[in-house]
Amino acid sequence: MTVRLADAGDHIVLKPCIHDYQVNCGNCRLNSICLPLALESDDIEQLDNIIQRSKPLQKSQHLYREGDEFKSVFAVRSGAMKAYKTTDDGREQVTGFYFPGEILGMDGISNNLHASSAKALETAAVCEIPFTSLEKLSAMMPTLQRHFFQLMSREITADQQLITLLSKNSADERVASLMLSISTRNSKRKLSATQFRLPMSRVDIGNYLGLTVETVSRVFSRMQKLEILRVDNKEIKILDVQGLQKMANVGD
Amino acid sequence: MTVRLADAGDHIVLKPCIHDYQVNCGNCRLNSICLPLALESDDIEQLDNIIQRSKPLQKSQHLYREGDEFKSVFAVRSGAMKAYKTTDDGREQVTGFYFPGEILGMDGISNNLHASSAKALETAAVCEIPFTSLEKLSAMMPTLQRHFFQLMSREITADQQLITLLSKNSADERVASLMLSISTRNSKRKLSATQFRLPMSRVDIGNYLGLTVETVSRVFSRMQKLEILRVDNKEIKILDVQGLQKMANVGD
DNA sequence: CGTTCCATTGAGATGTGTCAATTCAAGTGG
DNA sequence: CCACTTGAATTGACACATCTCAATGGAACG
Repeated sequence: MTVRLADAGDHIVLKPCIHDYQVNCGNCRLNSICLPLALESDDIEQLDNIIQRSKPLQKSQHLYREGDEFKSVFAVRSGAMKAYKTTDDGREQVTGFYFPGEILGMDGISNNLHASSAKALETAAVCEIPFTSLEKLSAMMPTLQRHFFQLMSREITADQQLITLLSKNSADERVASLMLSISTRNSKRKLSATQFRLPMSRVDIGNYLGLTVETVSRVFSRMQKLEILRVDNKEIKILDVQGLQKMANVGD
Repeated sequence: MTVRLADAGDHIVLKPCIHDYQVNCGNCRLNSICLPLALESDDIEQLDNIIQRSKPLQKSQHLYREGDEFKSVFAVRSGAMKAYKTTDDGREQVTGFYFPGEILGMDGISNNLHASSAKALETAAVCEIPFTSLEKLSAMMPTLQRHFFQLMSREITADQQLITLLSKNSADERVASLMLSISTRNSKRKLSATQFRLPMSRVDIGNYLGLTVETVSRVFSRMQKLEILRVDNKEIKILDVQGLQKMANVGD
């Protein structure tokens, strides 16, 4: 088991964070999203014991890379992450954006290798959940096992949603859907559903949605002209939720 | 627990099959794909006890429908299935094809409702694996728990592969990739990697790949003209594997 | 205050969708 | 056995949404 050294200054070793003494799953304000378990406080403590927190990642630092040995899944604590795969001809495909409370890295379980890379879109803190510990704990705690099955299943349905979006929907519909998705996820975290700052670039949005930057930009312009939303660079304000839903053309 | 009645002759009740007395996981020739477990024979027996087999589904019969209560996942024993979602405006999106040895239905775990529908593409037999039993058994058998996590993770990576395909690749590349995928999966089942019969229609292929029927048809014609494969309706013969890989433009 | 990166906007090119006609295969009933 | 029907697949002509290429504008940062 070798220790991985910093790789071109851009792949970090997670070190324990010595500041956040009080942070634990019991008092984390995200635990209703991350691990909405009807856990006995005793159980929470056990879960808490296996979770490792570390100092934050800087923007564009990698949490893991495609092909890395899979050891843990991660929960976003603050900031935002993107997951992406690199195709054989060197292009990227963004497979997901992850906001506080959301879990990433589950695609690595099948081969014990990470199937995608994960990168911080802005300064971000994560909780590392070592998978072997999680497995052992799951075998002992039925609710945790169930919960983790559900998390993975949710990742599957989210991917299928994206598949449908890419396969069937126009550029307008895709961008509108993403805005609605971010809005919904924001409100789950008790943040504004109508006003937020996009942590990702237009390139990332286009890449995720199977569009070019130019098209994304044009869609935003169109939406602005229709007074559906106000765009100021990464700052988004939804002016007409119904109009946005209509544009997305999905009941989601 | 109500018994579901046949629904317009097209939704069946799975009844125990009284013919295949000898069929069990231990002697199933697919068990290297379906459940490649280093299980003690005792363990296999336990698993076998929870699995229910039933009489085959006829072509176009549903195994489950989007919104149905989720109770089980299913392993294809023979034939082929497709999974699909219906969008809000009534269109279909095929999310996957499933061949013998492959597992479907895992997207229902997150909400206890099936997130997609599953339909037989041809006469097909399945093994039903009740999920609560599977959960209990998993908690007792670490290898089974691990295996099921891996199965779900594999479903995630497969979906991500499709996302990339839809987002980045041309019609030629998409169809070529699908042909290669089927070829690979066939050879895992010790069937011919170069000659097979497609169980799905052109419509299904197009739908799955985000293309119209006409485009799929044109791609097949093009491939035939380039002598990459020979197409006779649903009968496919791959003449030039390398050419096909080159056309797919993926190292998969 | 330049440099660099990111975002916007325009004009033209192109791959795939749309519409329509034709062929082919499979099944049905006289 | 032959019409007849029905659904699937193929092929062609044209339209259009999005991509590509190129220029410009604006924000962030040293």
